[in-house]
Formats: sequence, structure tokens, C-alpha cells
Amino acid sequence: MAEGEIRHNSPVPVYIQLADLLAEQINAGEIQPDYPIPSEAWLQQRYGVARNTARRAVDLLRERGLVCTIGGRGTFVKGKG
Amino acid sequence: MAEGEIRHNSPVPVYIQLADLLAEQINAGEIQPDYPIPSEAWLQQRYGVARNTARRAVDLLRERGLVCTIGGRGTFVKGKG
DNA sequence: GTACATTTGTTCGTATGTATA
DNA sequence: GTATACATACGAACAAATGTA
Repeated sequence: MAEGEIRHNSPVPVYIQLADLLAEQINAGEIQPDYPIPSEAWLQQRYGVARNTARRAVDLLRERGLVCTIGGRGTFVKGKG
Repeated sequence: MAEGEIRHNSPVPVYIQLADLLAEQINAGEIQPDYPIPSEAWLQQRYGVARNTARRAVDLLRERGLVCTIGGRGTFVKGKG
């Protein structure tokens, strides 16, 4: 259970930990292309972070080209095409 | 407690003010058991708050066991039983 | 059966304030 | 002063359930 958790007392910012964690799940194929990643509210609850922090993590995923976000809908794993 | 209005510049969060205000109305019998409390849209207009804020207030009432919500129908004051 | 309006449910977008390191 | 992080709050859009005409 220690895996896949956020350490609030880490020198690594929480939003970066969370982004890395989600990126791993995507790269491991745990979330398929064109499928949504968990919502901001869900991440907030699951990982015990503020919504802003969850958003920043997703921002990073988007900057890395792993996902794309549609307002009011969700954030989806990018396909190869 | 004043006037059944919301103070946006209060240190008390708006959603808590609104929840308390509605709870008072319920406890005062202004809304009878099994009858609906005002809809989210109505609260939004009446008190000049965002819908999400109105929803958070109703969430509190539900957590306090004062009401129960039925999707697509409304939120109803709980009876004694 | 269909169309519409109402109400709650969900999700992202943006901004502000507070606190801390 | 900057970056991180939490909480609050308003806005917008879409979806689902319900009830009615």
C-alpha cells in the first residue's frame, strides 16, 4: 500500500508525485487510450490533496502529452494517433 | 443570526451559513417533514450564491441527517421516524 | 412514444484568500 | 519574494433521472 501513495512530507512537491503516479498508471496500460483518468474530485479524495493540487498534476500530464482535457467532460488518455 | 441573509465577507464560509440557515428553517418547522426544501437553482437566486455552493450547503444538511435527496426529484425534510 | 421542463449529478475552468517553507 | 498547498467560491457545460403535456 505504500506504493501509489502521496508523501506530504517529501521534498518532491505533491503535484509532481501525483503526476508521476498517474503517468505510471497510464504507461502501464492501467488506463486505456481514449478512456478518462479519474476526475479531479476523485483524485482529491483518493490521495488526500487539494483540488488545485490535483489540477496541477493533470496539467503536467497534459504538458507531457499524455492526456487531453475537455472542459466539463473529463481528461482522457491520448491514443497513439 | 440575522435576517436570513448570507454575508459574503464573513469569516464563516457561505456554504456553512446557508446550511445553518436552512437547518433553522427546518427545525422551526417552516418546512414540514416529507416536503421538499428549495431547489438548488432557487437557493442560488434567492441567496446570490453559486450552485455548487448551494449544493455544498445541502450536502451538509444531508450529513447532519436533516434531509434526504432524490436525484431528479429534490431534497426532502426527513420525518421523525 | 415523444418532447419538454425541472432537478439533481458530475466535471472542468477560473479566481481569491490563507498559510507555510 | 517565490513556490507549494489547502480551502473557498463563482462560472459553465454536459449528463441522468424524473415528471408532465
